[in-house]
Amino acid sequence: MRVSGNGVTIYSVAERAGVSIATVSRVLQDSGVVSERARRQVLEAVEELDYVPSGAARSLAVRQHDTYGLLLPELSGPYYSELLVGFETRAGELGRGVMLLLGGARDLAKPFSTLASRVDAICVFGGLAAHIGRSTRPVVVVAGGAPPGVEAITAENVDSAHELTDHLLAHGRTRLLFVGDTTAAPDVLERYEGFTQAHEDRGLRAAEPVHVEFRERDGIVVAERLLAGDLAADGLVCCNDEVALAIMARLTDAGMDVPDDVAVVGWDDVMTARVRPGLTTVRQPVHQLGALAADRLHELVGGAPPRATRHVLPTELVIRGSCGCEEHADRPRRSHPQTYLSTPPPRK
Amino acid sequence: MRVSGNGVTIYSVAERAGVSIATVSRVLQDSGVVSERARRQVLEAVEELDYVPSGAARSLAVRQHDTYGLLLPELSGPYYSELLVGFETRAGELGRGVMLLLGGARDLAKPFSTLASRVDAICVFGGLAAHIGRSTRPVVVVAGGAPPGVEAITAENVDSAHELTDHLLAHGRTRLLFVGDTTAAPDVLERYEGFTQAHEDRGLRAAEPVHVEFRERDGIVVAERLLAGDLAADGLVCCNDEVALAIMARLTDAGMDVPDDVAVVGWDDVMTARVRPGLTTVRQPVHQLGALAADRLHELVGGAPPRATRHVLPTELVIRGSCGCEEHADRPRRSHPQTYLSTPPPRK
DNA sequence: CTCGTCGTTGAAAGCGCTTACATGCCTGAT
DNA sequence: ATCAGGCATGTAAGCGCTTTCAACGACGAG
Repeated sequence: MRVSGNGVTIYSVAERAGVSIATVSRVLQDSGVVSERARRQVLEAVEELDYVPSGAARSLAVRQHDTYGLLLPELSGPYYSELLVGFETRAGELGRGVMLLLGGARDLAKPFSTLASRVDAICVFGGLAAHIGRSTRPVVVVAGGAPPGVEAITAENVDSAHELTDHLLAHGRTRLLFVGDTTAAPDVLERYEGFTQAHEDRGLRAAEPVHVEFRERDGIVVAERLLAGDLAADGLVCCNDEVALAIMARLTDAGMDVPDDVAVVGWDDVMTARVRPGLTTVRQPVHQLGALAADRLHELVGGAPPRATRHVLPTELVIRGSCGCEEHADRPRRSHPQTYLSTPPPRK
Repeated sequence: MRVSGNGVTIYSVAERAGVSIATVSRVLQDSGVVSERARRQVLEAVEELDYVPSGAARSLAVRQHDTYGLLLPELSGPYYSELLVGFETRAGELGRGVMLLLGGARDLAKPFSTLASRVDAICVFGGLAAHIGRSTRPVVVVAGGAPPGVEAITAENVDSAHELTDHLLAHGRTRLLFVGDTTAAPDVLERYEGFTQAHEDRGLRAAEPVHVEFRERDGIVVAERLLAGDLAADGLVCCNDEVALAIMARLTDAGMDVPDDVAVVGWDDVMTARVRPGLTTVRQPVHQLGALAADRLHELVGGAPPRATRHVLPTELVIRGSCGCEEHADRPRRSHPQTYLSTPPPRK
């Protein structure tokens, strides 16, 4: 079964152009000197023969794939997409391709090592860091902790969580719940730490985290439990905006008021869709996280030593109305508090 | 600059294991017969040396990359992500990797041919079909039309658009506007066709399309124009849910009622976030679209001839409340009896 | 007229793997 | 004891490219 390619190789091109394969390679890679005449003939032959070089052969010869791998757990919601876009964009600028591997439910062992054999370096999402193994390739872990010797990039978590939690406590909320699976990702655990610390600093005791996944439906479930009285709280610190938004929507639907009955805050600020009240959240530089990861991989492949300390990107607390703060006047609340997907009106 | 890999090759492994490279290859590929003893020794050597095979060398030898390419314009919103996930998942099941290329603003010519040199086949998103060129690799175009000889997969558009439009017309809406850039993607053009036909079938004349892009902010702009009186309509057929939702939100924010003042319907049904009123939309099998694309690529690479006719996947009209229909009662609207935190509902 | 230079080109040696094909060994049948 | 046959393994020929190094022709200087 002869498959990829049309059988046209650098040899066919060379023959057709009446030059050697070395010359063909030179014009194609734009390396070395080539006479104008030879160049034109080669280009012509390439055109006529529909020549598509074999990336594999080139990679083998230069011993480099010019491709970086990216391992993500999934792609639901804007967070991962944003990360991926940041990564792909920067990789593209560096002239590198990207191979994507999605965690899903499947066993990652084989897919991961296959990936490793096809790329020069790999960016692994925090929660999946366990899959790294003794990867021979340079690796950077993004949004999470890494084993010693492996570089890690992450957004600040503990302090932001502390600040966010304290903000809620300062609002007089006393029964705060942390919504997110602390075992799923190191990031979430760190946020819970900040959550706990903020409580302790005020001589309070933080409740155990409510373990849920990142997606919207998981938020719904929490809302239902709240409504059912299974859970009680006057403030919810959610692991991401999707969950926060879902909870808010469900709660509001059921007639509860956010933030009057319960404050809800999230994380990421990647939901371009805004709601009323605006969601107070921690803005993370997600795109930048991905771009930086690609950058670091590039340097590691270039021979740079891995950084010993985690690269922590700053985050920003974005106060809107869902925490109980007075929302900015140019975002009027409706008389019938109801949740909509929307964007703040234009500031004029 | 020696980069990827740790210098361990199949030769090192063979030497360490005391066998020939052929045997090493056999156990690694699990092909041919190998004695239990040899297998164990090879595996051991692999482990000890941290051997990572060179994908490039393998690809060159077998003359196949075992990788498919995917060219998408961007990754905003759930549509592309869903497509990507469908594609990646199926490719993974087929034991193939995926290389992703995002259109972005950059010039695709070089990135595309680089991609072509690294994969066995490419899936191209409809709007980007122009980039195909005379690609030597098998190609399938997804969500759009393809040049002759190139296979295409798409969701049904014309009929669904007809049905959706007619539904609005049947509601007595007479001043319908089609919101979407008909020049951006073949899919959108087809939907506008259905829109036009539905009008003609009732002896009406369809308005010119309102050209906007797919994203939320583009929807906002349309809403603003509507509010400013720059545009007038009692029904909006939007090219996707994001735009529809954004319009709805902005309009509602400004005090207009959907659907009473203006009906708004969308496309895709990929917004998991629900709003009130529920968005009437056309559900597309996006995940399946991606999966099918991967499947087809696989067959094409396997030597199957490209299908001459477009593969059209059925869609489904999902009626909710935004078109003016009475909404289904499976989720209580705000005016319904409400549940409070302090009062657990009777069930259970 | 000879020689050194420069600009251009080609020959050839890998890169690390797969895979016929050949080889050698052991077994059971003769 | 001999030999066919099967199993396990090794040998070696590529796969299509990059890149070093040598060679070549033309040309100006000595």
